[in-house]
Amino acid sequence: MNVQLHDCFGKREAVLNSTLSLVGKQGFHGTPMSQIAKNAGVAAGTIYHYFPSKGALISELYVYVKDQLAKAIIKGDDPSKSYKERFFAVMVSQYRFYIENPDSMNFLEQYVTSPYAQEYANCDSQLFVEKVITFFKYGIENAYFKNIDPRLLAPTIRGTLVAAANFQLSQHMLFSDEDINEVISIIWDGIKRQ
Amino acid sequence: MNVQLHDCFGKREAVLNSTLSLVGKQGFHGTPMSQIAKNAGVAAGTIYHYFPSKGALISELYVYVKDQLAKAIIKGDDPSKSYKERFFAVMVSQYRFYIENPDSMNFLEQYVTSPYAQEYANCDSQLFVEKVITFFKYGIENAYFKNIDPRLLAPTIRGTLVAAANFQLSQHMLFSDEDINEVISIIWDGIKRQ
DNA sequence: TTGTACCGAATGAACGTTCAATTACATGAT
DNA sequence: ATCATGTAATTGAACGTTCATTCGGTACAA
Repeated sequence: MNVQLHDCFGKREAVLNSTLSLVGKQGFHGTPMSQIAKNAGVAAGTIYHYFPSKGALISELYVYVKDQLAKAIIKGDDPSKSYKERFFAVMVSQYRFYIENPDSMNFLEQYVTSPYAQEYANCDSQLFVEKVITFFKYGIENAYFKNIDPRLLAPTIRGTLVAAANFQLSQHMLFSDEDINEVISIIWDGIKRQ
Repeated sequence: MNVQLHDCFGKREAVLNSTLSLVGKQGFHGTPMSQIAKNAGVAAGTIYHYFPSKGALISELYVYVKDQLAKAIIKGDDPSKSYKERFFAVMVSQYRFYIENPDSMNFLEQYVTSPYAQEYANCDSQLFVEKVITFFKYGIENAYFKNIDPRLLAPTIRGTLVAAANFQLSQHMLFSDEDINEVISIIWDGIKRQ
């Protein structure tokens, strides 16, 4: 009896995580299926037992990663606090997620700028849309923010956080809580109703 | 005698522009050299007369596009105006460039999030660094901006402008000058010294 | 026996790159 | 003007490799 079979994460998740770590470093097309398989400890054919094609694997991974991001964001949210405090907490959670999961960040960044994003445009994490987008919509409707289309708000925020996280990671430096707050202030000061 | 030969731009630029328009839509690896050649009206082998490899072609294109962006930005700058006015003018120029050259925007976005960017990290447009980066450094040193590392400032600004340009392009809508000013205000309010 | 999970060699298409051959053109001699 | 010569530009078929995907087979559980 093979121990691998009792791996509590299963081969499906092994493939997803293998893809995430390789694509994050090498890009979609720099990452062959054979390498994904080897890195996951499965045979090439096994991938096709779980995913119909490479494209489908990538777009399923997108939802998978976005789900994890949504969970990380929600975990830090306390609805009893003020909206501004909640906003800062949500941003800190997102920033932390990027720092702790640079492969996830790189993957998401590559995905949204790639042709995959258009091809599978209707696929997104339900959790993310329901919880996170709703949170920002609330901020707009209740006049905490300038009157910006939320579809514009989301990539703007992501852009700044990703820029900061990339900067921290590439410089191998540690941002203090104060530094992180300063970055989030850039976002907040930019979008809050003046 | 072939009329093509008298194309005042020459085949080298034809290859660059062909690559730009195809990679902007299909991504690096979705764009084979054969297609670049056909689209440029040259033979496959001709590309290798001007560029040693596909990777070198891509990274030369990056400098080429960044140069054009720098020129577009500089053209709208009037050093006799106030710094805030200059900042808004520079941002409007950059925004207009993205709207008028969506392929260039898509290409730049893909490039910075791709492994090419690391491989050819030392290559950038001299014009861009000298003129544009210098302009922002001046803003920081003279306390118009919060005290942010310029390496953090540049991607933050780009992120917001690209998000807005993408939004306008994908919705096939026209932003009024007022709308554009509002987007730039998000940036300005975020980074200006309060 | 039937079905599910898994394997990995085989397949065929697609790709980046090369190269021998051809053309275009500038230069200088006649 | 005409021709000879050398160099640069251009071609596209051919090459070798790599890749996503397929498929016949094994192992085990129900």
